[in-house]
Amino acid sequence: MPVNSFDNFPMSWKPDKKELKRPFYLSIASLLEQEIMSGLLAPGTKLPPQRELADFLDINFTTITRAYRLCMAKGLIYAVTGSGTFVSPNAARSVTISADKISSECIDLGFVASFEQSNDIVAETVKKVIDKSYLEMLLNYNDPTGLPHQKKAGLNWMESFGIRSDSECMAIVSGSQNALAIALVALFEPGNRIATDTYTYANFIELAKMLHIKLVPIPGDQFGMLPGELENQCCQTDIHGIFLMPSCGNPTTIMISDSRKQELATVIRKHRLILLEDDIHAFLTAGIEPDYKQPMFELLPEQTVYICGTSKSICSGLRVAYMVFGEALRKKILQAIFNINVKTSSLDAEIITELILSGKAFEIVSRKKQLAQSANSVYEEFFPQNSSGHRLSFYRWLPIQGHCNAEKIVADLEQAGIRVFHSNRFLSGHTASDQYLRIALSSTNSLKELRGGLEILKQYLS
Amino acid sequence: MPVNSFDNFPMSWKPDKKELKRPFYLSIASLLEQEIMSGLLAPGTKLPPQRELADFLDINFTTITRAYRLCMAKGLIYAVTGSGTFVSPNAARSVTISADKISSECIDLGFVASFEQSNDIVAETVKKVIDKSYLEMLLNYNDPTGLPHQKKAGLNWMESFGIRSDSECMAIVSGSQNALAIALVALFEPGNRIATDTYTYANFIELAKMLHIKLVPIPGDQFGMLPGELENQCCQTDIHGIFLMPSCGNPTTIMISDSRKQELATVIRKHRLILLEDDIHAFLTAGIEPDYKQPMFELLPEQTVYICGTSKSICSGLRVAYMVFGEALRKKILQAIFNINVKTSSLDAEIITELILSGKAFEIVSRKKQLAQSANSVYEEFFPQNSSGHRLSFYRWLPIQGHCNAEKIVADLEQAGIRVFHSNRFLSGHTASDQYLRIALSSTNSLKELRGGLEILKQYLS
DNA sequence: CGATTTGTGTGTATACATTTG
DNA sequence: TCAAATGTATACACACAAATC
Repeated sequence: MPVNSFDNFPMSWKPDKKELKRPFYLSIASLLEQEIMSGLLAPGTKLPPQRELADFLDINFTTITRAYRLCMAKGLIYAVTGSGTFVSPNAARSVTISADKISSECIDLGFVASFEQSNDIVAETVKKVIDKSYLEMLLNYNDPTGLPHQKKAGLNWMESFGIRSDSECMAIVSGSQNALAIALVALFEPGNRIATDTYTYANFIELAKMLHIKLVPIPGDQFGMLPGELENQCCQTDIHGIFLMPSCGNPTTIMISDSRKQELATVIRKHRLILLEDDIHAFLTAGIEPDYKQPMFELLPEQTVYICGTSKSICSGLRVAYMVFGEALRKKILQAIFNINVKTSSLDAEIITELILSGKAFEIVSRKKQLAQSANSVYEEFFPQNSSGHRLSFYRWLPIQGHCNAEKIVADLEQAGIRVFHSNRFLSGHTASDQYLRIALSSTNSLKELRGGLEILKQYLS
Repeated sequence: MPVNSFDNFPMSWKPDKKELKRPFYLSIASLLEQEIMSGLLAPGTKLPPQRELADFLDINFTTITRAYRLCMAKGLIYAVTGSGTFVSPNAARSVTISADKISSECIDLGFVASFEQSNDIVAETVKKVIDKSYLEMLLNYNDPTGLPHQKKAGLNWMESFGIRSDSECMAIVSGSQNALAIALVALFEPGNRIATDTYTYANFIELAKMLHIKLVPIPGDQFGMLPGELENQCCQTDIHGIFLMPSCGNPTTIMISDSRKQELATVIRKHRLILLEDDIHAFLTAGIEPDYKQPMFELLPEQTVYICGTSKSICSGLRVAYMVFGEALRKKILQAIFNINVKTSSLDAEIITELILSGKAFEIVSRKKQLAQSANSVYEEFFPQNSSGHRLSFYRWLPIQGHCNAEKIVADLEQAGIRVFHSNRFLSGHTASDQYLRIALSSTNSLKELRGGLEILKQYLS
């Protein structure tokens, strides 16, 4: 993080006193916004302390607090008590990851797709579904949270991951991301705080930012988030929720150990946090990893929203995820589902249902696991030292050293023909000591292409 | 609206001084919340003025302002400068309308479905789509805003309503409601204000409430919202956007006249409002109503989000809507789409596309129009006096008199065997002088059932 | 129509918490 | 370990705006 070298020198930003109109705080905020958006104030720049700027402008310092707060709400700046106020690293740009606009020239090791090679099985099943006698029943407004047999199939599917619930406390929604959006809108207010891993799912970061929900990064180790650190933060500030991907963290590939789950659950219970458990990788972990016992939902059923998307495990194009939640959260979540989606396509849900009931879903999962295994083996040919982390993950987390500028690394690699994402993109806070790259293994059309991409990467890093 | 009769008497709410802990404003807010949620303070009750309560508690009155503001943000109370602060009519309950949980004993004249009788045509087309050679292309993460040919078909569809745009400035999303959620999250901040008709789409009211966006009701006449009133409100407070359904307002069935559109556009342009144009009823109006010229998007292409859902016109179960927007809004909207949906099911979009390209969509529309015409004729047999309003609307707006209690009317009618919605449910503000019922004509399985429902209604009202 | 009531917006004073050195 | 630097939270004073009578 670039630190302003004029620390005790003339202030890094001196707004023109003449430009200052009443109300002061609005005027100051918009001057600052212009300055940042135009690039005159670079990311990482330390802004003048509130009292200093106030002295300079000859107003009360809490008026500056207010101006800064406005810019903070827009994500332009961030503040650390004791240290100062800084321009955000991502002030001008956004870090959302989507499959849109990938230059076809590039090998994509950035966006994590889902080994789409198994979609022929899905295509077959689609044909079966449309031959059903009740096809027309799938085309109306009814059953906004899913048809009863679809919900039952979903519960059935999740039972193999250790989930026990009933149709009343679950809903079918349009994908994991959609489920997260629903949960955030339903259960949190602007200004609320949610604890996350230091490195977390980039789209969750963006979603929270859009909804003005603050993320509080909590340090972790190889077994996941540290309960002590979570406890500390909960005591220090008012934290309302926590976001975890216990089966395989994105981007770190960390699986939370069972004993760690227990410890975290204790803290979460004590502070009555709402747990958002994104278990999109359950299919790679439950029944496979020896230490796996159960999802955290089973430890905290009353205060958890369990989200089980089928995009990675079954089919990415059919937008289906299951949400399971405690009775106490039910009303608000259903409300939010009606307000954001009205309903999820019954046709998509029916295809997923048929895949599950016919056993084809397991076939797909097993094929994807094989593909993942092969891809991971290839990866390990190139980067053998990186032994920790999930063995079947669709992506890997590669520590890099010596290269200081994140933007440059990514741009260089794109020039060289591969797309990857730098760890900065996954930072929920502002501290970045180490550097990593997230390497997607599931988006190339063949192992050969993957090999080609990794070759380029290895060459660049050496 | 019930007015507290103790106006100049002991205050309607006297919090216990001993219960007051620091921080005062939080303590006061939570006491008030408990009181309201437990029903001890009834909806409509006037709360003590800020100064009076402050005197009583012996603290500064702006601390009361803050406590009240917190409850206001939660929708528990509302305030009118000069008049006082009141408990919200809907403090405890929500007004979202969905197809969930309709007692099968009841004839549904509440939820507006879409004459689902035409879904056999859709079912046929589904079969055609799955025989396509490129079915597998519909099952992956690609093209999150729609495949190029799907977007082209959408533009083609909207051209008949008068929309001219290009693929870059449009996106396929998961239904109109989803489009509204995306637009609100993308383009507005918590605390922003949006102008709406006095009576407006109930789910939009809820959505705005959930996102802490304030609605400002603007009076209208038979030709739509009054430009002068809009102008007034814009000058008085800081308004950021406006929500309109020009082709056929929900619930009022008002079609905004072309000259009114021009006048409103002038005000909207002057104050740089973002226009959210929900044109779900375009298919009932464009090319049919003699006065119809064009959507408002064409008058204000740079500052409008045009939303064209296919749920009412083509098929309700396939969750597809088109969003068209100005270049300036593009980046933020795409961002929000990725964050809320990732993508919309390409399969659903493909079916809608095929329906449009094959001409079946027009067939469906024409069938739905016939059904709407028949249903409206039946309605007019029962309620002939109600001549104004859209001739083909899927619902009607029935003025009622003499019956004072909204909850009772609705409960009575449910008892009698029909579900309807009272105008209070559609109030964007708090003023309710007249009373209406919205009567859905499109949700019964037959005209006979509709007739049965209207019979019950007429009997009750006479 | 002008005084009064009542809510809103803006700037300020003060106590406090966290980080850094 | 403590003091200085720095941001945060809370309460207050005052000018203003809108509605009411």
